[in-house]
Amino acid sequence: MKKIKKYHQIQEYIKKRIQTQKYPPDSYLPSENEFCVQFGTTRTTVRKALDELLKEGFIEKEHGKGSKVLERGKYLGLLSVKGFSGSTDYKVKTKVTEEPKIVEWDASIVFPLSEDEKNSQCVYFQRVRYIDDKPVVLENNWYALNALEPIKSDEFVEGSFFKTLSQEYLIEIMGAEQELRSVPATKEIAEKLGIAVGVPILHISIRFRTSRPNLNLYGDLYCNTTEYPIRNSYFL
Amino acid sequence: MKKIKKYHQIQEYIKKRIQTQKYPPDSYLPSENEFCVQFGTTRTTVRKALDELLKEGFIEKEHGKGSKVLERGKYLGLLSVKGFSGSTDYKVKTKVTEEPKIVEWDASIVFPLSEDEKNSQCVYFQRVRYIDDKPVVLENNWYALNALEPIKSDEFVEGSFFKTLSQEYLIEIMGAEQELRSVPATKEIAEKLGIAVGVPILHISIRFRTSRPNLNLYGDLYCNTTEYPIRNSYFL
DNA sequence: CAGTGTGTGTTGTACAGACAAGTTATATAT
DNA sequence: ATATATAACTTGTCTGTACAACACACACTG
Repeated sequence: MKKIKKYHQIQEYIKKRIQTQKYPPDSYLPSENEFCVQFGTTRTTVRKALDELLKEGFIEKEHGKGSKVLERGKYLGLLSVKGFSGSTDYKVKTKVTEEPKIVEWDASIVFPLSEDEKNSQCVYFQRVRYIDDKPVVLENNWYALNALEPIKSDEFVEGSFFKTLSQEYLIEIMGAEQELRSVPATKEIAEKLGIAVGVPILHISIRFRTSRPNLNLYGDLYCNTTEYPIRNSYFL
Repeated sequence: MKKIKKYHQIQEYIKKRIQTQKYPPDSYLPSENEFCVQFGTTRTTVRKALDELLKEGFIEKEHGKGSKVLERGKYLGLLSVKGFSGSTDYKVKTKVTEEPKIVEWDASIVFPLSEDEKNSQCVYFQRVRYIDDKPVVLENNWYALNALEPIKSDEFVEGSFFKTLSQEYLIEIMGAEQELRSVPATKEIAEKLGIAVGVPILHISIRFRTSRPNLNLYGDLYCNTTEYPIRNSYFL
């Protein structure tokens, strides 16, 4: 029997409504006092819930106005191509070059797999990201089949895998580890990115931790940074 | 006339004592109730102060035990060479190859300078970082002279520039922006890192934001990632 | 018409108190 | 001597209240 915390209930309630777009991005949440009435509690508790959502990056607070829903992912400190995600500077497209399919784990994954993962098969898919119609990033993705079913690429919400996880499965990214290397382009990479063999390529290996236990997302990215550098920022 | 917030006073008081090692790493802070007595306030206010320090990464809380002082920097999400900072996996050394000196701003800085910075000269120094006695990272650093005096490298606390800023000047890193590129080694880089010209190098341009207004630290890092990849992790 | 208050609603800070829950050392019982 | 209970102390959750600071719309005033 676990103790249920009131602020946590409120937090999860609001989070779910944000994830399912009942509280859409850029809209304002009901006021703290309204939540007090709705949940029969005091502002202290409601504020604690909102504070957690603030830390998780779901909302931002504006003194005297209210709590505004944020598009998530922007403030995650994720590596992103300069001008990526939401910006209108560049025209970004994503093409799935290998449909999600069930395979064995790839030896190229640099992170140690858990026992659960090793005992499972894995789902793999490959994408190429284009900026201004030029291929810039080649991306391999894996995750354990026993933690999440295969998702067909035509089911991706707005073409995005992460948005699908959040909105359809209520799975959020909790953090990540990355390894970065500078490597010469192999023949396969050179072909898919339309460059010469040997050109310096930024190789990023990522493990995303998610809010679903046992579900890690593994990524292997090959970025042509000659025209578009990779950006990353984070703040306390 | 600005309003002074009680929790902010307490927060700054504790922060200062952590920075100056009056509360050393791994020790426990006085209990919340002791702070209440000391500052003539209630736990609500003290907890608010501790909460801020928690968010800033100065302390961690342990239910039933107390608040423990953390070594800062570890959980900042900074890019670091695999095994860097505190780990004993590798023997890491830093050599200052160019003593801090006053120069004009370098054109290679990719971030736009503020007016204050443009109107100031800048302090420049160069370091090379070694792992197992092999040069791995070449690092150029700049900051505006009118925001911080030049610091001689032999005054660095434990050889670290950031530790010096924190402990001697009470300046903390508040965040950073980075741009990553994969580039071929130029002649200068190849010489200083003891590699061949043309080898793929990870080029990282960083702007650190600090707690001191107008003070940004600019860095230009050239990393040989063939043996030691760069690591980065962050969590919510 | 432009500028100024003013009222209402919002979030921010702070007070005072109560009990729950985790940690640790000490005293007690076996 | 070894468990076990207890007490003291810690942080965590929650209630209830009050006022300050900020945003904004609206009426008022010049």
